Amino acid sequence: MGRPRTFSETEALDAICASFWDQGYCATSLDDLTEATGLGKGSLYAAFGSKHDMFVQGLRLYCERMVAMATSFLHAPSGSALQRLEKYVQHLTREMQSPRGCLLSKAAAELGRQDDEVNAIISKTFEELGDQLVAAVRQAQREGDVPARLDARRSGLMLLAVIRGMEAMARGGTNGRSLGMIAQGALAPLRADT
Amino acid sequence: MGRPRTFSETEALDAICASFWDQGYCATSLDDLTEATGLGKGSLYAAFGSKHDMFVQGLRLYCERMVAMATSFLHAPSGSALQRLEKYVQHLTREMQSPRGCLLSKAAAELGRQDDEVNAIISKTFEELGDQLVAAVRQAQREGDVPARLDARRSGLMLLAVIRGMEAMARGGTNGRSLGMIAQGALAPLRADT
DNA sequence: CACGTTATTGACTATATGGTCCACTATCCG
DNA sequence: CGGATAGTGGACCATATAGTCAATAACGTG
Repeated sequence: MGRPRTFSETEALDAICASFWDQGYCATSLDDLTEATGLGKGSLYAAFGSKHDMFVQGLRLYCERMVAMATSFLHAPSGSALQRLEKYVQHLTREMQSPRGCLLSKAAAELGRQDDEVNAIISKTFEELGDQLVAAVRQAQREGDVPARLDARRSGLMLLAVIRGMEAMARGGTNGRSLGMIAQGALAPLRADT
Repeated sequence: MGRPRTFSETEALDAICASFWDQGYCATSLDDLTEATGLGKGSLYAAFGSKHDMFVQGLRLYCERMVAMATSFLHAPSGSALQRLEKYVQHLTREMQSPRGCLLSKAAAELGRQDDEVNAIISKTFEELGDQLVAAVRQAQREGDVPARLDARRSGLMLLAVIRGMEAMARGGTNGRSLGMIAQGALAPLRADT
């Protein structure tokens, strides 16, 4: 009943997400968002609520995709768990060198600790990513590729920290070679001896 | 000649830096800065230039202190190089759990890649911190506490990545225990076997 | 003391901002 | 077809913003 939407909500959210991703929360104005989506302010507000709501929904979408990407790599049908882990880290290393960086990190830096809603999303995403990495390490241990004496939780969380740290360094201008070296340094203890 | 300053430039810059640190660049208004410093807009502009200039100068101050802190830990007169490294990591782990987080990370997230001036500061700081860590690992190798087969550069850069990653995770709500675990995971390969 | 010089202050400006509102429009259903 | 319902877009609003400026105040010097 009534007039139907003339736009796809997900497409609009994509555009919103991209704007925040490029410029950050505060630096993105409503006019930027109307331009990016091609919608009027009224439509935006009717569909998504306030600017803050738009950000939260965009961030949520982004984080869901991020976690889904981790799953798709770490649960891929081919290769050993260790190989999948390596592929995943390689992929992230490549991706984080794009000028956009990672919206999750940017959101955490700009609004973390100050905004409960944003904080909840970030915290949940970190947890999910961490869990997946820990599970991958554990699986690789079962497959005998990673020494059993390593604490899987410790190794998995450390991998997450290295990945997030590489992202931060990439945004600071650290070159691809150094990033690759760091990735190797993080994976080396897993492959090592025995 | 002429009327002298009624305020200390460094003190004012400290207050400016603290404001940006708490709220980020964009979210800090000039009124926030006048309130934080107790100065009028005219005085601020006369002393520091534009809002952007104030940020750059505040960030520069912050980064210099950050590097100086690294030096003071890593070149402390007592203990072995490895012990100093451990103390330094411990200290950072504690510090990053404060609600403020780290201005360097925040600046990198909010303005990195978009702002040449800011980028230069960030990039230089990362480089200096990395160099210090690499040198510390190397020294620990010379002292026989870290296996010589490890690539010092790789290990040092990885330490930097872990530290930056822990900071990002701390801002996302990761608890102190997990952070400690990560720190241990990063240091373990250094202490290890032989 | 008086002058030149510099610092300080806050009123002022032009603009940009997030958000609201409403006239208008397109669709569905009876 | 016609009314009820929901979507659209842009004019509009109050406010906040970065930045300017001129009047005033405090110093050193001759």
